[in-house]
Amino acid sequence: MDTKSLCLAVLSHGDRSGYEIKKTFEEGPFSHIQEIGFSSIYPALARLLEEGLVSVTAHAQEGRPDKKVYRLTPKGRMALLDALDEPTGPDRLRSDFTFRMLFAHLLAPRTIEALIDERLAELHAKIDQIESCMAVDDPDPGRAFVSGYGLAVYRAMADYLEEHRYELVGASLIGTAAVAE
Amino acid sequence: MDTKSLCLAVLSHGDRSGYEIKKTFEEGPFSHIQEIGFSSIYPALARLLEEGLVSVTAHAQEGRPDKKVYRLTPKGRMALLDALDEPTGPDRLRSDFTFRMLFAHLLAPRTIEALIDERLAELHAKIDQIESCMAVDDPDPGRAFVSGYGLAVYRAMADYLEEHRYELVGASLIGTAAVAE
DNA sequence: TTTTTATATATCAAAATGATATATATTGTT
DNA sequence: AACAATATATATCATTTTGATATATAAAAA
Repeated sequence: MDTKSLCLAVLSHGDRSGYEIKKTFEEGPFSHIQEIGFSSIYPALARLLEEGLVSVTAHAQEGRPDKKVYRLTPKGRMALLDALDEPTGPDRLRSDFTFRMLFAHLLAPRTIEALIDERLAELHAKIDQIESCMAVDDPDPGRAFVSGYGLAVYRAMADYLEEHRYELVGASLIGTAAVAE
Repeated sequence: MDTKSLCLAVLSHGDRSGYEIKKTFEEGPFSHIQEIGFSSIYPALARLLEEGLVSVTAHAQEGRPDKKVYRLTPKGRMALLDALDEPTGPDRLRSDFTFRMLFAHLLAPRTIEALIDERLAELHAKIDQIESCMAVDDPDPGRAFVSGYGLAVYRAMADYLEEHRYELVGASLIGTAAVAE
């Protein structure tokens, strides 16, 4: 599941510019697959173009660079199908937050509190976003399934943090008290 | 939270070789931060050594390359503290599985079934691993918190898959039937 | 007996990331 | 009204990360 396949996937839902591909990855069910930045997208689109998997049309704009709208070619459609058939790798997480929680004993209780609040705000934002997008969007079974999956996961995370935050901060306070003695 | 910081973090729990660092990332609470491979670890250790954040001792072995055991230096300990103080980035997921579920309408029902079974097996393996490691390990509050967090997340994922899998496969079957007509 | 898994490090090409550059319209804030 | 911030739009570059591959043996499993 490289950036090229990810771009093909988004493009299968309709023609888009690189900028719009990024937006698609920030909203809706695509956000539960992976995040991608411009520095991944633009080189990927260039390679897709070279390989004939997408075509491009430039739309002139005032004050901005031309908007280059990409479209899947039949060959690109096949490539997406091929990508779907490849062996599925395991889910991979990368969590700055968990890293810090693991070293909670090295952080001030207030820092831990702030970190948890920050993460909770992130999670609630994601939950709200999915809820509003589930109400509006068409009921494609794949999308509904993935949105529901995301919702279940984010809720479980938020619930855990809300239920267990005081255990961690409490332990940290006890540790501080012991050191102070 | 680059590979260097991750290595410093593991090394703060005791001296280890590159090989052992990888094992630590496969077992226990470190596995909920991020996965890392040898091709990330070895270059990171080389750079840490250059920067004087770790020291190394070679242990001769028969039939294998020398085991190079790394140890945090005081400077390395400070670097870990600094890494902990840096701004916390958002959690990032990369899910081959979700990618495929989003395109369930392009997959055969049996393929979807197999994909879900596979993912469920992965999740149950992770759940079992955490449960056994929570029973054995020392009750460091950070570790306990992170293990509990991982457990909550993996259980939510497994529960969702078990509860909603038939909706997805069912929808896929209906789609197939409609095409067949 | 054979195959797989575990131990152990290393390199290389390819891909992904974060930072930065450029430029303007629109929206929000004081 | 002035100013700041956000949204639109693409691109490049150095650094970092990844996946594939090489090497070699002991131990465990089939």
